[in-house]
Amino acid sequence: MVKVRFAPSPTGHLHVGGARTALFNWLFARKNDGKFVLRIEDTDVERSSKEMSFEILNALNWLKLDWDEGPVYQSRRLRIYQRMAERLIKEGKAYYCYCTREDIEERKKRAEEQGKSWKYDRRCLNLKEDEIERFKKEGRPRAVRFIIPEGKTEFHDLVLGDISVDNEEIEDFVLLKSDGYPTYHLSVVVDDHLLGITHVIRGADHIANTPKQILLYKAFGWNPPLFAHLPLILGPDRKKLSKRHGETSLLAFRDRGYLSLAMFNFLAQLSWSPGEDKEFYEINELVERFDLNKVRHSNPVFDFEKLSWLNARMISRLPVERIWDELVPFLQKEGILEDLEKNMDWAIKMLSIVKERTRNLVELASTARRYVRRDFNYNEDAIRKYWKDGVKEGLKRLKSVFEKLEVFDASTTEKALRELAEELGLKAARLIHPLRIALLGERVSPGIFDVLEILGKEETLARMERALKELPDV
RNA sequence: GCCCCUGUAGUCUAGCCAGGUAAGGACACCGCCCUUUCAAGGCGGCAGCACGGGUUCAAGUCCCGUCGGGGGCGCCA
Repeated sequence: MVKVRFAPSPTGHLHVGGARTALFNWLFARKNDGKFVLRIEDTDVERSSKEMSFEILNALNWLKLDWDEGPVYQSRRLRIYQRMAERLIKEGKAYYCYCTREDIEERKKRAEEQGKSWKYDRRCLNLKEDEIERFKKEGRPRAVRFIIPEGKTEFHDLVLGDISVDNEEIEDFVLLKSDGYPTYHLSVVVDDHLLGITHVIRGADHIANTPKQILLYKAFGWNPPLFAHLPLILGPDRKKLSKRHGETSLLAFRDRGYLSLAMFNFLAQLSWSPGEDKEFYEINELVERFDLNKVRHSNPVFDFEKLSWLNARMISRLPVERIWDELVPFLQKEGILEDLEKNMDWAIKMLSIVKERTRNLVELASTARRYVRRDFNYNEDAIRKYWKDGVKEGLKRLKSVFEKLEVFDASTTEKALRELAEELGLKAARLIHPLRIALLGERVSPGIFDVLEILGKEETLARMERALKELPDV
């Protein structure tokens, strides 16, 4: 059975690159009826934190990536790694290294000054008995290094194809740090093996690590899993996407009003395409179509514009019911959640027309506020443009026409307004624009007659009254 | 510097593995239509196979080189 994992390190927020890796693993697992395991790689005591672990789980939940096993915390499995390292030492496949960072730094510097490329010089592999005894007596801290055998290491990457590296290029890397914690290479190999991981799907920044890990699998006598490396996401300047390109943590996108499904679609379609002329899919449609084989090899640029467009289109097309849960926090922030909950039928009607022209949930909530509360400010730009040429007179007439209407909906108000315009010898627009300002304080809105129907007669008249009172005579 | 990966418009991509009909779609941009505004929508436009060799009747597709881009070279993961 297929079993994959996502193994973030809780040293920072889950950024979009990590999220994309998690997403591809999840898609692959679901597509193949496999298992998706979550493992927290918290073996860097200095930089890992409980809060970040929690936040990463949160972020995955928001994207709707559920896991079947875990979270497995590596910090609780230290003894396992230590035992495995000891085993390699006993078998002569690894050795203790007493070199300090300073020693190595110096030797490395010297080598580089001579124009030689540096690789750990195996000093501690060739230590004499008495030297070892002396170090032991001194209680000198020691790490464990892996002996890289001679030869060539090759593997077939499910995305990139055959990759081959000469072992000459690889140094005797550290397995166990002198503080007893495993390095990434040890823990990742041990855990992937023990958890029965069949496919390792991760970022291309791990390509160079793969041969090291394969060598470790061989040393242990284990079968390596299959590997698939995903192209790295770049910023608009073609550099690896990072904070320099703005806030790139996944949850920051949520907080800026992006729909989880929009983010899901966008990330799924970076480096991969279902191959149809279609921009957005339901999650199950992506699962059905997913194919590691069709993942591109080159690095994609994260296009904020396109994501924003996708988000806007999705908000517009999805029914209010499907975005409601995600919208709630934003409505709360605007202080209008309770008002809306008191009259959900109305809220749904209102949001349905408002959401068609908002790009994100922040905007949707703040625009919605104008429909709920009458205390908005009038947009100065709008006033400058449309509040002129005796608008007040026209609006007063319109108000008294509206007052007489018994049925107050889009079609009756439209008929009434157009008739009045004709009577006054004006273009309907001459009434519509000022009316929009009076009702919402903005120069743009959904169709004005839909707005009238949503607001209703009483509220419409009250807003017209306020505008006539507060806006200048012109 | 060394090693590895990679290259279809400004961007995301289809086509490449199994060579063959004007390189298809989307974002952005421009124009027109619709229209009460702004979006959306419809129609149209701009723009691409990095370059150079080779194989072949035929190359975006296969091979080699150059150049460009990215990643790695930690007792980080």
